[in-house]
Amino acid sequence: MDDERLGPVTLLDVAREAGVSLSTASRALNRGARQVRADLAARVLAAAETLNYSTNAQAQAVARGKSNTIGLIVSDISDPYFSAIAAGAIRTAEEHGLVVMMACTFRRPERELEYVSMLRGQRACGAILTGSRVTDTVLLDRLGAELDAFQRTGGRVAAISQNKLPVDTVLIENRAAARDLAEALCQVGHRQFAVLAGPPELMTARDRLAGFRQGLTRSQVPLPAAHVIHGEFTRDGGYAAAREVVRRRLDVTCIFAVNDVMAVGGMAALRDRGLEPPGGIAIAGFDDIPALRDVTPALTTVRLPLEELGVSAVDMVLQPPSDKPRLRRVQGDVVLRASTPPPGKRPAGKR
Amino acid sequence: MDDERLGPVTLLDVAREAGVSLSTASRALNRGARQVRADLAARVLAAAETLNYSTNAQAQAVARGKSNTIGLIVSDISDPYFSAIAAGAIRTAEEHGLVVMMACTFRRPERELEYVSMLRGQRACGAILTGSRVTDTVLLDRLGAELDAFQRTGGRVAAISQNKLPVDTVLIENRAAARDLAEALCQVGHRQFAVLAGPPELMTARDRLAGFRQGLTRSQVPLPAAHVIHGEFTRDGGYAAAREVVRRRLDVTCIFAVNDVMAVGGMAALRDRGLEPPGGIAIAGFDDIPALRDVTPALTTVRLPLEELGVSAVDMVLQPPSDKPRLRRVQGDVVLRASTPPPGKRPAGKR
DNA sequence: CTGTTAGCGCCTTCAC
DNA sequence: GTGAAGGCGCTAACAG
Repeated sequence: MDDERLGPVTLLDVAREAGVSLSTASRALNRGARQVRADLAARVLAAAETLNYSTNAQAQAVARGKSNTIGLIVSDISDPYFSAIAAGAIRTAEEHGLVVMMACTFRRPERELEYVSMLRGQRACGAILTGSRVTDTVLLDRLGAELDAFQRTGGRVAAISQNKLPVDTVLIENRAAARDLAEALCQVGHRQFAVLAGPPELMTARDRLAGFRQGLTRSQVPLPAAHVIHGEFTRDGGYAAAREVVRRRLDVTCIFAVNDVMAVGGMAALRDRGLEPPGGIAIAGFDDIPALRDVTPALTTVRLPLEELGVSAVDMVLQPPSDKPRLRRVQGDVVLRASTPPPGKRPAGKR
Repeated sequence: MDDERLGPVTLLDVAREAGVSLSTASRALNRGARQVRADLAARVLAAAETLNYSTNAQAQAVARGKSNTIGLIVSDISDPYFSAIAAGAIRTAEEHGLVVMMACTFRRPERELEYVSMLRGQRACGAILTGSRVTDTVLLDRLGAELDAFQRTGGRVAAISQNKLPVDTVLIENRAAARDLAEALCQVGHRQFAVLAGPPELMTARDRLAGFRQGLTRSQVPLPAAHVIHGEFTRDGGYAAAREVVRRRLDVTCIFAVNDVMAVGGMAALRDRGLEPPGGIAIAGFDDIPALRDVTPALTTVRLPLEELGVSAVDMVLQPPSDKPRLRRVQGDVVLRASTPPPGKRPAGKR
C-alpha cells in the first residue's frame, strides 16, 4: 500500500504521478484560488493519497509570506489560571485552522521579549500575551518596541490583563472586582483585614490590592500597612505570607489573597495552626479556579471567565487590523462561599 | 533609531548594509559552520542590529530541511495532569532551543491522528504523545501508520503512558502502583472497596483498575463487579460515580478513584451526603496532582513525577534515532494521607 | 576566508 | 482551465 520512496515526497512528485503540472497540482490541493477541472483535481487528490503526500507548511508559509501559526505566551502553564486561558485559546485557534506555539516565561517578564522576538522569527500571524504587566517601565518600552517590530512583519497582537501596551487588549477589571469583594466582606461584618498581596511589581497583584483597599475605604475600614504581606504569586507564596500573618499575630478576622492559588496556600497555613475558617480566620481569593472549587471550606472569590479570556484574545488576533487598539473589558463577579463566614465566632486578637 | 523600511528586512539587506555577500552574512549570523573574519562578522552583526533583522525561521527550516519545532499533544491542557507534564516538556524543549507546538485532543483520541498529520506537515523534528492509549486497535494501527509517516520525514516520536506503539516510550507503571496502593489500603484495614474506574476504553484507567484488583486479590479481598463504576475521567465523572456508590448503598469503607481529579469530585459527592472521611467513606486517588495537595482531608494517592515525564519525553525525542524503540519505566509511589483512615469509626453499611 | 550559484518546496503572476 | 517561469528567504556545496 505504502510507497517506499526514500526522499520526502514533494508536490512535484504528486504532479508527475497525476500527469499534470506543478501549478495544477498546487491549485487542486488548495481549493479556492483558481478552478481546476474536476477530473484533474480528482487525479491529483488520488495521487497525493497514494503517495501519502503531506504539504510542507513551512515552504508554503515562505512562498505565501504568511503562516498560520499563533504564539501563546504564558507565565506558567502548570498554573491553573494560565492553563484555563490556554485551553480556551487553543480550542479557538484550532477552530480557525491555526496552530499554536506555546511559550512559558516561568514568571520572568524579560523572557516575554525573547519570545516575541522568536515569534517574529517564526513569522507567526499572531501573538497573545497572557501574563500581567509589570511596573518596570523600561521593560514595558522594550516590549512595546518588540511588539511593534512583530506587527510590522504582519503579525497581530493581543494582550490579556492590563492595557499598558498599544495593542488589542482583553482588560480584566481587577480593581473594580476587588473593590466589590472588599465591600461584600465588610457587608458580612469583617472589619479587620490582612492581604496576601503577591509581588509588588506585578500589576495584576497591585490592582487587586488597590481595588480591595478602595473598597475598604468606602466601607470606612482601615488597612494598616503592616497588614499587607507581599510574596510570590504562588501556592507557596500564599502559605508563607499567611504564616507571617499568624506569626505576627495580626489582629484580623479575614484575609484576602490576591489569587486563588495563594488563598489555598494561605488556608493550608491557617489550618496548620488550627486557625482555618470557619471558627478561625476567614479567607478569600480571586480567579475562581475551577480545579479549586472543591477545597473545603469552599473559597470565597471573584469569578473570572478564564477560558473566555483565551477565546477573546484569539478572536482579536483574527480580526483585521484597525488603526486604534481594541479594548474589551471583562469583569469579575464576587462569589461568597463558606471560607468567609461572619466574624465573631472566636474573638479577634484572642489567639 | 529604527529603520522605517516598508518590506520585511531580509538577509540580503543585511549583507548589503554590511558590504558583504549573502553567504558571509549567513555564516556570521549562524556562528558555527564556517569561520568568518572577526571584523566582517562584527559588521554583519551591526548591520543586523541597525536593520532590526530577524531571521526567517521558516525559510531557514526549508533550506535546511529540518525545523526546530516539537509537537506536544495532550488530551486537555486545563487538566493539571497534562499541564504539569507540559510544563516539564516546554521547559526542557526550550533549554534545547526548540519551540513547542501544542495541540489538545480534548479527549477525542481520533484527533491524535490529525495532529500527527499536521505535525508532519509542519515538518516538526519531534512529536510527543502524552495521552493514554485506548483499546480501539484499528485506531492504534492508523496512529502507528501516521507516526511511521512522520518518522519517515525525519521526525522523532515519544509517547507517555503505555508502550503500545513502536516508538520511544515513557512507560508509567500504573498497574504495579495501583497494586501497591490496594495492598496498602488493605494493610490499613479496609476490606470493602468500590472503584471509580473512568472510561473503560482508556488504558490508563484500565491498568489502574486491573492493578488495584490484583492487589486486592493478593490480599484476598473481593471486588464485586457491581462495585466498579465507570464514567468520565474528570472531576464531574468522579462526582457522578461516587454519587452512584452512595445511591446504590454499596457496602464499602473505601473508594479508589483512578485519578486525583476524579477523587476530588468523588470526595465532593461524599461530602454532599455527609459521608466524607474521616468518619465516612475513605477515598484515594492517583497522580498526586500538586494543586490538589491542599484538599482536606489530604488525599491518599500514588505520586507520579509528572514534570519529569515531560522532561524525559523531550530527552528521548532529542536522542539520535535507534533501531529499537527505547523504553523508560517510571514508577509511582504510594502516599498514604488523611483521606484513608482505618475503617470502623462508623459501622460499614450502616448508613 | 569569501563570493557565486544552485537549490529547498511551494505559490503565483503571466501567457497560452 | 492549464503550464512555464520567476520568486519567497535562506543554506550549502562549489570555486576562487
